[in-house]
Amino acid sequence: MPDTAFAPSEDSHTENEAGLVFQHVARQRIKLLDAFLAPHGLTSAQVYLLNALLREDGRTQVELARLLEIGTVAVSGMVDRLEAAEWVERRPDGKDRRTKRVFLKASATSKKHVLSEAAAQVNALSFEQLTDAEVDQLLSLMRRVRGNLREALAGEMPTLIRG
Amino acid sequence: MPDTAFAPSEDSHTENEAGLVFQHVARQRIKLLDAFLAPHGLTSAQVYLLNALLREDGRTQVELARLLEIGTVAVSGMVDRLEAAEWVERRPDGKDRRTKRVFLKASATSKKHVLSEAAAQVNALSFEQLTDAEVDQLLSLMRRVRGNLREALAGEMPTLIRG
DNA sequence: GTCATTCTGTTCGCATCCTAATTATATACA
DNA sequence: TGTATATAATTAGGATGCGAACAGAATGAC
Repeated sequence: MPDTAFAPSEDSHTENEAGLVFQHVARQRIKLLDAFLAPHGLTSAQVYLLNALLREDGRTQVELARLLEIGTVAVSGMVDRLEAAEWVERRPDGKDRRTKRVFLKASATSKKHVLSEAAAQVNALSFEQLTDAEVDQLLSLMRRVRGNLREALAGEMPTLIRG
Repeated sequence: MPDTAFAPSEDSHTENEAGLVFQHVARQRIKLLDAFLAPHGLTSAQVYLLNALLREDGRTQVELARLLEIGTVAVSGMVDRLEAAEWVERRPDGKDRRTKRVFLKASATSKKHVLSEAAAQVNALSFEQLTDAEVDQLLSLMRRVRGNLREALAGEMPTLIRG
């Protein structure tokens, strides 16, 4: 028990509330982003994937999974839908016949401005009345928490399996 | 454009990265909590609902939806599964024949300690190497962001529909 | 070269969220 | 009273995530 701040206190509601706020922020950001993107026939999850390709096209599905921190199964399904909607296409890798590389089609590339605009608007709404310093602080702390969770999932999961 | 910190800069990756960190933290917390709860035959989402009932039993499904910030449809499905697994039961409300109140069964009440323990462990892992002051600051900023998003979803959605 | 292992992508089944539409009931108002 | 509106819960269908189990291909030990 290394931390005393979250040992069960008189109010066991505290631990629960802390968890809910992370859920709520993530889900409400998705909801808002989806609302901005719906007129363009896109969803927030699809845009995260497209943005990864806009930074560098022709990634493998494993690379996409690592960048988006989701499993390859989820990537497979999303690329299926994106391919059906003609936003991207799969092409075989010349060297490795297992891997398929995902490339943007012109319809997606032409939407680049729409995508960053929608993300910027969601950020602006999220961070209203927060100073730049507070936003920096929030993102910095969130990155540290993400790092902790990565470690926990890489290191503690085996303990759970073993124990 | 009230905020200059997230106006499209030279690096349009910035807006995207900010969004991803909220997604990742929320999803990894779910994953970790699910790992702790799996031996007990429960999921993280179910535990959020059970915790709401542990604080006050016999809530209506609309009340649960408001507390968890999800739709009544999602509550309906979750209560279906929780009821099938004998964790809770629906009982009619005496005064209003539309509403059904959800009550914990003994099997769930007896797990109270397990639930808060799992939440406390996820928090401890999430906030490792953060000072108490930093955790307070993070949660405070997250609550402000949640408030902003609530307003945005209540106020800006109509604009999207109208526009 | 051969065999065991690892890696990439997929299919399957499930849980959790959503929107839209439906049913049944309650409430407000003319 | 009677009708319009609002509310509680559900069904239907889709998107996004998961783990388990699989096939095909590459890689490493020998």
